Amino acid sequence: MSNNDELKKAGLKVTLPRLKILQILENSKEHHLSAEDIYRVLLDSGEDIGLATVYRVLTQFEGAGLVVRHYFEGGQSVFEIDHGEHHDHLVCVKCGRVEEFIDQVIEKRQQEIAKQAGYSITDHSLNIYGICAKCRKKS
Amino acid sequence: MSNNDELKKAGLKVTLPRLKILQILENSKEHHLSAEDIYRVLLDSGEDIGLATVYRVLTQFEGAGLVVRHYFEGGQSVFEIDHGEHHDHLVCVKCGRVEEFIDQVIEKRQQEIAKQAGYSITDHSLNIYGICAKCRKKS
DNA sequence: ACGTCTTTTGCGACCGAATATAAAAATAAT
DNA sequence: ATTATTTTTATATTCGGTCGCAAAAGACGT
Repeated sequence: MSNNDELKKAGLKVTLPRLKILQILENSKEHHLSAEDIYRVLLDSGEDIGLATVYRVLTQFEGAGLVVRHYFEGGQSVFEIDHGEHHDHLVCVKCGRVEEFIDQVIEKRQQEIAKQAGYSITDHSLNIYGICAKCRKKS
Repeated sequence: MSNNDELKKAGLKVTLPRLKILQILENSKEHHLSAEDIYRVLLDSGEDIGLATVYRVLTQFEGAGLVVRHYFEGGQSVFEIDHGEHHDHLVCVKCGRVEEFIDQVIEKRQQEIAKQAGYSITDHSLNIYGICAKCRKKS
């Protein structure tokens, strides 16, 4: 499916900023980008798109389920394409590298814990912060 | 141990703002307070302490291990007295209520996952967001 | 208790992330 | 193509949090 159709299906009009941003999210080597990251890429590639637009579009994408937003420690939110499967994150506090993982044991325990406490889950986030192998070697 | 000694042990001079803030954190019914929450309590009880001081003190407390800081979704950080035992959180997205829990199975899995990925853990946070029983009944 | 020296405070200015607003531009419907 | 509607832009503003600095408070030797 083309990005064009992707947007239409999500009930969003096809506009240049939206296409560009979707494209960046899809093609970026790094899967987790902040709004400012995306903004910089746009500027670098000659597009003249405002930061406010980037934020607005990302929020729309989030609402439409195209994108997932993560609130990591220390400042900005980070966005990634929603491929459907939920996952958790390992974040390197030195270099900012992000790795994804999923663990069925943990997922199941979370369900049980919420149920037991009488909560109906809307969301959950597990982030492990640490120093990755590469960064540890350097220092 | 008195709050007075608590501060000294942490290597912090005993000053009125620090004592007051520690006291608020200890006596508050709600265990998780934002800097602004604390600031408001101070103002309400007639103390004339600046917001910047509250932030500074909380950051010092965090450094001294007296207090733990949590970055929940949607805005402000939240602080609570560090009783030594790490725990995770259940957060009600409707009323803001926070409950603590700890699950050894999950803790252990996290260690294993980080190890396997070559990370040395500095921190980790698991937050389950949902709607608590009370809020669900209301709506 | 006194003056001295160091630390801490309070205040306002400032910063980065994110949002609101109003005018201009692009898109869709006819 | 023309019009109506949505979207983008640019700018100002909010919000959480930090910084710099002069003034105040605490610690300490005498």
